[in-house]
Amino acid sequence: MTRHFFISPAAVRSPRWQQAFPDAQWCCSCAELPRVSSADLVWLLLEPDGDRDLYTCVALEAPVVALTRQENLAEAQKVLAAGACGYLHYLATPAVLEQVSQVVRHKGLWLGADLMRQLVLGSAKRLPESPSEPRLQDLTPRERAVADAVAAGKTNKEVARDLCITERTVKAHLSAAFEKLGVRDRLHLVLVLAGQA
Amino acid sequence: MTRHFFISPAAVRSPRWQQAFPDAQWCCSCAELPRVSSADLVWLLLEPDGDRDLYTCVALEAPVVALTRQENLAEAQKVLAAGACGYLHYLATPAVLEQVSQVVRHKGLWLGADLMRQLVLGSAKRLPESPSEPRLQDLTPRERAVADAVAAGKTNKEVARDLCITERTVKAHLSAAFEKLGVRDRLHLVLVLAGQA
DNA sequence: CCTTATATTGTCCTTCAGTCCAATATCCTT
DNA sequence: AAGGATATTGGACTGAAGGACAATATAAGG
Repeated sequence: MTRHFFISPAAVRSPRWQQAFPDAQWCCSCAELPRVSSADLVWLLLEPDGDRDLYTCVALEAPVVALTRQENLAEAQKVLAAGACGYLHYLATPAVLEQVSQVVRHKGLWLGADLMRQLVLGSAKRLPESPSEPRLQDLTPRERAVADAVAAGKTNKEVARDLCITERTVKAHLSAAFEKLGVRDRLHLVLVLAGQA
Repeated sequence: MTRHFFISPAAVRSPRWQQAFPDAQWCCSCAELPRVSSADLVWLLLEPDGDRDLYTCVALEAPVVALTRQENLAEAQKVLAAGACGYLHYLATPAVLEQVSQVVRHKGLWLGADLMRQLVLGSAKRLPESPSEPRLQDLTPRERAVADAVAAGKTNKEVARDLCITERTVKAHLSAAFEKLGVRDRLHLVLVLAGQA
């Protein structure tokens, strides 16, 4: 039986993870992981400064799937080169998570569909070495989660389903995010987030 | 200027390689390679017992694209994990080779479309050549102009002012663009356009 | 000359997005 | 305990977005 381990700050745990794998275990760092085998599966939320965790995880026997806040080609390249077996958005649906699990357990590689599209269309987004975005750190975990989902093209209703909250709450977080990021609507928010990656 | 180096036995040199890159250089082993930089590109034909060459090549500064005689998921996983930037059939068309070159030189990762499909579906099942491949080329000039403006974060009213047409006309072009690109709203259109850039 | 594609604009309608006015509960820090 | 930040939700409201019907004009091509 495959055991699932999720490594992430408690604030960003998607309810979908538990929906997909009710028996999954959580921890805030890969240092807290018990002894894992190749039959297990480690899900690692990628952090801006989480390279240490990434390389520690891929050194374990268990396959590692990287979860990102925003799918990005360069990041995908990094995690795959590091030895991860999967790379997808951290707000993926339980169905997708389950599918990723199947693929990885069968020695497959998984990339998010959007990233696939970028690859097959031969478009590699250039990375202008953006220095730092101070404003993005001002967002609370929930605001950031909503913003990430919106940046993935979700409607407020869909985001509400994803995060298991009402559409009204989504609007509240979004309005706060707009204010903090200094953007006027969701489209400009997408442009800002796209510039980050 | 990017230099292209092909590593393969002389017997299997595809004429397509030379068609794509007339100035490319050939050698039978990566040991014969001159000093390469990150601006160069190394094309390595995978051999049944050529793992040594693979790992030697990826240790160089230049990006490496693996050419296979038969596309295979496990092999793709191996070469990507080894650090290669691309994996495709060695009889790919010159156009594809050129495209791969572009992608890799822009820090991209390349996998063959069929392999992509396998990864997405998590099985070896093959799709019947998706009939409608949304392309920006299908857009008329005006539709493209409206789409570009929208991708810049403009509202319909602003786009109308920019293009000196009524807001109603903007909507007409946008609806047509949505249909052609297979997207449901302006936000997904932005994501598509951002992927093209 | 006629067909087709493109460009343009119209009205009506429904749904979505975003803001304004709130309120309640939890967690953490002082 | 008190205060502050965060998370959550409600109702009402305005404006934008997008589709469902249209129609007209013009240029290119057979």
